[in-house]
Amino acid sequence: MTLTARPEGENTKELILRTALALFRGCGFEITTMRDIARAAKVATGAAYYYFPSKEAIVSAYYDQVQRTHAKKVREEWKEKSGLRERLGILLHSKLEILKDDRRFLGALFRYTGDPEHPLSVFGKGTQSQRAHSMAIFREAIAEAELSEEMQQLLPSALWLAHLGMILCLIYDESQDQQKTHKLVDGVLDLLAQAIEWTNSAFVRPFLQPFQAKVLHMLQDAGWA
Amino acid sequence: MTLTARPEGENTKELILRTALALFRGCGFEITTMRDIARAAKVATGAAYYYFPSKEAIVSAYYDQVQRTHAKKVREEWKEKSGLRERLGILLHSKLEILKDDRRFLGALFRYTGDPEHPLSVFGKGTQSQRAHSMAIFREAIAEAELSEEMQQLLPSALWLAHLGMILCLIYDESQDQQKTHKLVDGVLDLLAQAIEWTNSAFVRPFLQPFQAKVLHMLQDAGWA
DNA sequence: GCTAGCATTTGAACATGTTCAGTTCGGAGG
DNA sequence: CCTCCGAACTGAACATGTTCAAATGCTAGC
Repeated sequence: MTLTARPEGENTKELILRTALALFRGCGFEITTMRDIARAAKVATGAAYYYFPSKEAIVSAYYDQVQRTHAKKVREEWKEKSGLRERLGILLHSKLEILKDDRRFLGALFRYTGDPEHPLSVFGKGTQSQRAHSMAIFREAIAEAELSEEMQQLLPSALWLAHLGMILCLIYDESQDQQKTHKLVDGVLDLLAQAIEWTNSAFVRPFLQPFQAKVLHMLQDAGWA
Repeated sequence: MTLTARPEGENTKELILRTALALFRGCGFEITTMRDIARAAKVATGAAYYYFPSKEAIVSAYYDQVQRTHAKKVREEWKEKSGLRERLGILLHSKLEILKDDRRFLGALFRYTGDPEHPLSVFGKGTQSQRAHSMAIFREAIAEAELSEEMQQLLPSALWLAHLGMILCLIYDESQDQQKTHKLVDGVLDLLAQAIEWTNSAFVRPFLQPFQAKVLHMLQDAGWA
C-alpha cells in the first residue's frame, strides 16, 4: 500500500500544459477555453483540473518552468562575468528573450495582484517560494559586487520588483522585437550602476549613506526587508 | 423626437451602484454575485448590465466617484498650503482616508493590469482619461514648487505610478488603521523632499542634473513622458 | 493470477458573468 | 387623447470556469 505517483500522470500533465500554452500563444489567454484545451489534448475537461487548480495555474506552472530554465541559462552565461552591471544585463535580457513569444498570456500572472488572499497573487502568501527563488538569482547577481550593507539588503527585493515592472512593460510593448523594453532595461541598469558608483565614492557617500539608511529603515518598518 | 435620458435612469444606476458597493464592502468582491446585487436592489440581473458593462465596471465607476470627491476635498484642504511636501501629504493621506473602508473590493481595479486590450486595464487606452485626471491633481500639487524642468516633466507620472503602488500597499496592509501605509507615504515624501532639495542646491545639482536628464530622455524614448 | 486500493480520468452538473430578444412605459408629436 | 419611439427593464438562455460522484485501470501485496 504505497502512494505511487504513476509516470503517465506526469506525461498527461505535461501534455495538458504544452497544449494549453500552444493555444494561449495562438489565440490568447481569454479566448482559449478549458474545453478547448481538453479537446486539443484529447482528455476530459476534468483532467485539466486534476493537474491544475485553475486556468491561471497553468500559466503559473509555465512561469515556474521559465524560472528554472532562466536560472540555468543565466548561471551558464554568468561564468567568468563578474561585473554587476553586466551580470544584471544578462539576467534581465535573457529573461526578456525567454518570455518574448508569450506576451499574449503572460498577463494572466498579474490577474490576482489586487487580491491578497488569492493563492496566485504575485504578492501573496501562496507565491512566497516563487518570489524567494526569483530574488535568490538577483542576490547571486550582485553577490560579488562591492555594496553597502543597505544596498545588499535592498537590491534583491528592489530588483525583483523592478523586474516585475519590466515584464509588465514587455506585455505592453508593441515595438519591433520589444526593443523598447530592452532599451529601458539598459537605461535603468546604467543609472543603477552610476548610483552604486556614487555610493562607493568617498566623496558622495557621506550624503547618500543616511539616505540609504532611511530607505532601509522605512522598508524594514513596513516589513519589506 | 428627442433622445430623452429619463431621470429615473440615473436613480436606478445610483441605486445599483450603492447596493453593489454595500455588498462588496460586506462580503467582498468575489463572493458577491451579480444576482445578489440585482436582488438586493430589486431589479433584474440584466438591469445592472444596462448601466455597467461588467462587474468590475461597477468598481471602476466607484473609483471615478472617489476621484471626484478626492479632488474636491484636496483642493479645499490645499487652500493656503503651498509647500510641496505638505500638499502631497494632504493629497495622499486624504486618498487613503477615502479608500480605507473599501479595501475588500479595491483590488478589482487591478484585475486587468496584465491585459493591454482590456477597457479597464489600469495602463490601457480605455482608462486614459481617468489617468489624465489623476495626474492633473499631482501636477497641481507641485505646480508652485521650484523644480527643474526634468522634475516638472517626470513627477506627475512618477507620483501617479507611486500612488498606484500606495493603493496596492493599502490593500495588503493589515496593520491597525493602515498606519503602515500612512507611515510609508510620509517616509517616501520625506525622501522625495530631500531629493528635490538636493536638485535645487547649487552644490549637488551639477551631479544630479545629468542623471535627471538621462532619466527623462529614457522615459521619453519609451513614450512615457 | 487475484484483489484491494488508490492514481487517474470521465463527463455531466453547477455557479456565475454576460447577452439578448422581448416587454413595459413615459413623454414628445400630432 | 392617441400613437409611437426609444429609454428602461425583464428574465431566460448562453458561455465558460469549476466541482464532483462515478468509472477505469495500474500496481503493490499476496
